Amino acid sequence: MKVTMGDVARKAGVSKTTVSRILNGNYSHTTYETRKRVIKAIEELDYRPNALAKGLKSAKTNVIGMVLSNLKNPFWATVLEGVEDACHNKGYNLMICNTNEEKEKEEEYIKAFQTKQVDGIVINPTGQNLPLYKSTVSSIPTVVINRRIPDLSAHTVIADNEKGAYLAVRHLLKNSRKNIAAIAFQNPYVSTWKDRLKGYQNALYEKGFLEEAITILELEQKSDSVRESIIRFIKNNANIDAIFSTNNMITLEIIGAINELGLAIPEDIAIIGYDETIWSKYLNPPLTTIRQPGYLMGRIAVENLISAIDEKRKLENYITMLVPELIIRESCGTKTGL
Amino acid sequence: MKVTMGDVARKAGVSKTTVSRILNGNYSHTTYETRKRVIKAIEELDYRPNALAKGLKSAKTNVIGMVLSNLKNPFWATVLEGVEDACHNKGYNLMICNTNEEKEKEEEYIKAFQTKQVDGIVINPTGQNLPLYKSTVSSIPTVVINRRIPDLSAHTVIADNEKGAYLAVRHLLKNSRKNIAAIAFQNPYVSTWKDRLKGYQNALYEKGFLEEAITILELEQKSDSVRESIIRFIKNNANIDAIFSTNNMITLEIIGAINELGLAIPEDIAIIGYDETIWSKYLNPPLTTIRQPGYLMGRIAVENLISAIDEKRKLENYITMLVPELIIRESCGTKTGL
DNA sequence: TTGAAAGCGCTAACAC
DNA sequence: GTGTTAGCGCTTTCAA
Repeated sequence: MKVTMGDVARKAGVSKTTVSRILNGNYSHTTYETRKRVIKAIEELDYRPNALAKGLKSAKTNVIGMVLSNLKNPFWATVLEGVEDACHNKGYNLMICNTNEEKEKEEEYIKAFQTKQVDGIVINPTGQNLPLYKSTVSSIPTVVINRRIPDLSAHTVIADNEKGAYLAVRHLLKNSRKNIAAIAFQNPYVSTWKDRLKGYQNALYEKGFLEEAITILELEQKSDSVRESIIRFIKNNANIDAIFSTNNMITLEIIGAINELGLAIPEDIAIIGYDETIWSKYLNPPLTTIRQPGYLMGRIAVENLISAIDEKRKLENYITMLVPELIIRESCGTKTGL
Repeated sequence: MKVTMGDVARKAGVSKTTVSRILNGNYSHTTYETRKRVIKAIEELDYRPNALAKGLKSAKTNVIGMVLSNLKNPFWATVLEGVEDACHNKGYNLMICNTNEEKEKEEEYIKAFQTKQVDGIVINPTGQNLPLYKSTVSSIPTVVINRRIPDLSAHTVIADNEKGAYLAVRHLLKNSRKNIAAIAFQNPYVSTWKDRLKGYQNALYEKGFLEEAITILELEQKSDSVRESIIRFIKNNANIDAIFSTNNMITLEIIGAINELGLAIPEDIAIIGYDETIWSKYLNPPLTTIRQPGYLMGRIAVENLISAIDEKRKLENYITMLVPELIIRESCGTKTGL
């Protein structure tokens, strides 16, 4: 039925050892002649090595596991592309899973990855499994991505959210906006939105605004009354002339809300989005955004991970901060703001 | 170092067999007392079974491999979600790869999946590896997704592209459009866009249009002059009053082109998009589209696949056609078209 | 330069 | 009910 290394060896008239050596490029101990014979046998039998057996014996699978939290957000498709490309370039395969921000699922998945003997893990953590993160990081090469986990020592690759938000709000200020609100999905376990709100505040304070100027709407991610909340928020803060959106899903709802209210962008309210997307420039008006280097984030995370694995060294405990970028279009008024 | 089944057995004072049985829910041959002892030992040692060893022995890995062709298109994120959910529900893990429509990559990936002993494969084929598809389908449970491959007998799950296009064009006709063009990414190996163009023609012929009415622009996917081609096309066919876009990436470019030309949607040119996306309803004007059930496509494909695997039966050779749906918004004129 | 043999961690006859 | 034992397909030490 299945052709194994033994079959190849028999056909080529050599031992399994020799086949194994040739398969693994261990040419130093092998004659050109036998090499040729073995390769011919492999081709004729269309032999495919069994990675399970190899992995079992060598304690190496060449697969990386990635735990994602939200496949719906196109940002993750970009990250995933970077991850996949990097895996491919390094000769690794990729296993993925989607926690959907659920603690139990995340736990289940991490354990499954360990069971499956993945060589390394890339994780966008829900933030809800600190003890498990700790034991994982210490037992298997792991890089944390996109979110900082307090009290966890781990190799981490994130974007500079504080900086990105600062860039965004400064742009709004340069465009003479005086009453800038911020809207975020609230999630107690996650650092990104908090960092972005911090950047928002930094920019305001720097320009001499006082605490009263801070106007923040925190939304429940799972709520289905996002639109209404935003509308109410805008009505209750009638002096708002700009909104800093911390998330690309929220941005769409904000635009919807502003349209529903019959207000004009940017004349009545300027809006700046977090996360550049493929559709940003086709919105009306074209959306000014902060671009995060998602592809790069995925690629760097995996490259660092695999280097460590291949070189059998531990991942250093530091944070790589990728820099976000302001993309100016028309949703904040003048194009010459910066 | 690593704790194995032997360690658990020793700690619980039983044999590996007993541990194995309990681990696999084979309770019939086991006493409540020993069961308790074993489970305690497992927990105390934080034992994780080695899936490689299990898989090697039992010739079953509980992993599904998915080969995608384009992570950039958000449609695939949706499909992937369905695939991932279904895998999780059935207790399988998921490996993914991205061919980027490249023949060589696809070949490499399929072979890697076989090497890794995946239990089944879900594939959106590039269409360029027919012999390999045939041998794959016959040697490992496989379901083809989204594209029909001529001359390949395989369990296939697709959306009814002809029907979707027909729905789209009929909607345009009901809205009194007389000169309807279609724009597609041309790809000789792929069925989807051809089926959609067929539906486009069907709708026109049905209403008595003649061959001269068929106005099609075929674009190169990899080209970076998409926008200019569209603009030229519209200029050269000045009487066009509606465009049927067969792809969500093209749709954005069409909108850009129309804006650049200073024309109005839908007054000058109506436009209908293929593939509903999260942003469709936020475009200006909100985009009328054909929605494909991507999540369902992924879920059904995996459910059928895993049922066959679990029940050890062959996948039947038939096509499941999912029905697309017209979503009426404002880019084709009146809301009451249908 | 090549091969024999042990063993990776698990499962499943078969025996008790 | 529980244990003994023989592999699954590969890698690798050691000997020839």
